[in-house]
Amino acid sequence: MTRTKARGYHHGDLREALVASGRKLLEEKGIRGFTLRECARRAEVSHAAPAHHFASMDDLLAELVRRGFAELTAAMTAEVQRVEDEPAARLVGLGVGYMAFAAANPTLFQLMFSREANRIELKEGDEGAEGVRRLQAAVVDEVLAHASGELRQRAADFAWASMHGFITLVLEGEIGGRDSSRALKTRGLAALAAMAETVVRLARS
Amino acid sequence: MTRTKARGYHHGDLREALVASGRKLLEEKGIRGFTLRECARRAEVSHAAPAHHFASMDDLLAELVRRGFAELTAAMTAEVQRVEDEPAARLVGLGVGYMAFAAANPTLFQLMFSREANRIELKEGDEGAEGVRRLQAAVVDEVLAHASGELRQRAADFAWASMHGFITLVLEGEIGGRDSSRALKTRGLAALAAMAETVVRLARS
DNA sequence: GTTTAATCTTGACGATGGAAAGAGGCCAAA
DNA sequence: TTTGGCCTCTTTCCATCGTCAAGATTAAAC
Repeated sequence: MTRTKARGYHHGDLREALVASGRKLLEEKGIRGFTLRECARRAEVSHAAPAHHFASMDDLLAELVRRGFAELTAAMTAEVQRVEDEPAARLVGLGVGYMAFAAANPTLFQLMFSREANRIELKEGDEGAEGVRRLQAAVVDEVLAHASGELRQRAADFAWASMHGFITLVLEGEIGGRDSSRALKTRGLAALAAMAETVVRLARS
Repeated sequence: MTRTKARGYHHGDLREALVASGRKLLEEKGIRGFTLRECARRAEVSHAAPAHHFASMDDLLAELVRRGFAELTAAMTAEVQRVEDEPAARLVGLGVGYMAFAAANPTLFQLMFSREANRIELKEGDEGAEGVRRLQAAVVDEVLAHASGELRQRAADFAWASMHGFITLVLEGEIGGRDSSRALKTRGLAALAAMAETVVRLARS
């Protein structure tokens, strides 16, 4: 951000610049419109320069996905920590953080959850969505502390599935049409409330 | 399928051949590995031949998506009609048909629900997921016949979201890991049961 | 049977991802 | 401070891609 021009032969921090321009490009042009050469162009560097920082285009995409998961986990954590109320409300907060990230980074979010269809393989040691899963399981367990492992798994499955499905359908315009704005928030909160109630109900069965 | 070789200058039914090879290719190579030239190659036709049947590669992809939605609707309808039981069971059946199609056509399914991220625009008059929505709303209304419009919408949102989210996470390996086979069916049915129960409970509130 | 229109092929263009080889500059060891 | 090595970046090249234009071939219409 600070450096503007008058750089020498070396860029200085090309790796970060590529990540930044790549992320913007992804949202601008979509998954299939993403181009390594355009990333290089925006970083004001020759088209072959990225090769010294990323083995391939898919390698850069994998890095974007990796950082996306880290951010998503952070967003959920922040939102949960703001809620000191009962566990059910914390479950809703979890979903709010999840949906807020997805709404702010729609294309990246879709890429993060269509790695199979896009043949994007994470690097060894990359946790992927594991952080999300752990955080979610922890909050679900606040409600189902003394339940069986199977029940807790079912509740976690269900909680993740319903919030993931809702925001996905919203991003596609299947829920709420084109205006994914205010009218949507009420429907989203209603869906999260129904999800939380269901988890609570599972705890009582 | 019937014609094997010895075709003349004209193919006979290139449009259908491209749809067929395209669909296979999509599952084989993934969304970003999809190539118009490879489709043509598999149909044993020159690389420029598809242009006479599809204006562009995206046009062919849009056609695959269109047919996917038609098939998905048909699969759901067939599964629902097999269930004559109570509405809640029919709701589960709906989800079974949905998930069965997605499991059998994972890449196409992901493409159908990431059109925004992949910049795939349907043609004018193409209903997209409208058939799915209508069918789903009808079955949900069997449970919520005498409820308010807003409540029925919330229930429909929630039902679709939870079954869509579950199968999506399964296809990505986030639920059930690599073996999306038997152990998964029990978890999938559990999720669908929880969804149906929630809808029924909404009817009583 | 002739004309017309649709279908398919060939060839070309610009853009892409990637590989190879060389130029430029940083930095540590002398 | 000089020098040698290594990392970074550029240039050039290649195969492949989607798309376009022009011509060849055949089916269909008249």
